[in-house]
Amino acid sequence: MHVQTVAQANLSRQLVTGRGERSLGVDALFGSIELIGARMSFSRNTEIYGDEEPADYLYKVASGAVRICKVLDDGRRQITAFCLPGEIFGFEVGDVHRFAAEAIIDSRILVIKRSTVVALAARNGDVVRQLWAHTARELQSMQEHMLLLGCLSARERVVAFLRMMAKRISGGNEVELPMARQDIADYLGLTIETVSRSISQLVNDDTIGLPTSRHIVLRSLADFSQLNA
Amino acid sequence: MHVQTVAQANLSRQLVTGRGERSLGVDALFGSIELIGARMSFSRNTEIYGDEEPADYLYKVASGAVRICKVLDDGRRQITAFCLPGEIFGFEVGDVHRFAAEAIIDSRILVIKRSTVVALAARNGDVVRQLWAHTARELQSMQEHMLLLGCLSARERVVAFLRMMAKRISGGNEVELPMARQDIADYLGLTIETVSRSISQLVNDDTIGLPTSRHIVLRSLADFSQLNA
DNA sequence: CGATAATTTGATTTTTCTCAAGACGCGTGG
DNA sequence: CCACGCGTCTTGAGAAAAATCAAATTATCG
Repeated sequence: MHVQTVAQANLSRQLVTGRGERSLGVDALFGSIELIGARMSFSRNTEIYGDEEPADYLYKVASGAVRICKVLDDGRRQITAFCLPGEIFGFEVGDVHRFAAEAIIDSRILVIKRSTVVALAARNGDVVRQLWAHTARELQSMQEHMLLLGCLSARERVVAFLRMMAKRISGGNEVELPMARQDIADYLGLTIETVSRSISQLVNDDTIGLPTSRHIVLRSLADFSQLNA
Repeated sequence: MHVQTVAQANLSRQLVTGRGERSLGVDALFGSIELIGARMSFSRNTEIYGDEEPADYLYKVASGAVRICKVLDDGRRQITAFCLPGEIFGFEVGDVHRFAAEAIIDSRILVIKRSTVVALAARNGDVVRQLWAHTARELQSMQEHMLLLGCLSARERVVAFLRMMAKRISGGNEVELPMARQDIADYLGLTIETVSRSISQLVNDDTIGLPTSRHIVLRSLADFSQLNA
């Protein structure tokens, strides 16, 4: 797992914020990052920000995919979330990132200064409410994830994961996964081998099809556990 | 695990809210629930609210302890949080509870109407900010918990848990745990036997002392993993 | 085409779960 | 005061799940 240093990414952080802070209405923040944010590109496996770094920006995925993760001293890694196009990440209530963000594949990311958001929030209650609602949605998905990590077997986790990704990426029952098996493993609290074996087993069961290793076709929806909401 | 029905609890929900909504300053909400909330008692293993129930109230633990949990169809249970005296729970951004809350031991709970909070928030930006900050803290502790569930061995989980409880309950290295082994197991994503064995092993290692089964004395702080922040 | 990374598969070990039984603690009623 | 019952906790033995170690296969990219 080669994650390049943050240095070169920071180099290109020539942010253009400062304009557009004046008149943002109800859809204030999140719909408007496109307008006021700087566009940045991150190639595969580069760090967008690191754990413990100051949280000076708010990010939105324009294209690509991002993992939010933390690595323990001994190398064990937990991925707490995947961020897909249209999704926001990197906003902390404190001023330091508690997890790192890395591009899974080449990604275009919109970046807006945290100070802009804070200033906006100070004057506009709707912005605060939107930020809060966003935090609440994150909380909910963390709770779902905890259910998965605490209660489900390996096979159940993989099924829940594939189903979730299909829903989020394509809305149907066919997906092209952007992430590697290792990422899936670290998201599900399993090893890469266990993930691979679970997938193989699902293919044998004809629960899923696997035209290529990243392309999943969900076959028997019946086989899907309760984490489906 | 006998959790009594919510019916009898609801019976006594003669809430007295409606007053006190006028003039709440910066410390608006959370410091003032004592003043405007109704006091209720819940005995051991009674439900405070159920999963999927309308979220009409906000709660604060006056004394006792509460578990926030969800039970899957097949009986597997995940406890996502323990709430101790002084802590707030039960506030959802949507209008339905996504988890249940149950008293672990006899508890006194302060209850305030959600509508009161919402009305307050509509007029007072600080209240929104406080609610948001609270949600953000919850999010953070869920993320910590996910790290635990996804990365740590049984022994490490138990150690992290005991350390956390000692810190939260007594601040020192001696605690009287309010919850049973089964609750600990469901919080840590382990079985009761594995929790018990891990604790026995810690006692043998002299990492902890165990005067009684609920009374924990932390001995070798060195043995504590990185989830210590 | 060859090198490198990603994925799969196999054999084995370790961890955790499961099933079962015993020990302990505690309140109640004799 | 003691015996009993009940819930909780601990311990043991065996089974199952997942991890680990190792290697083979398949994809990807210059």
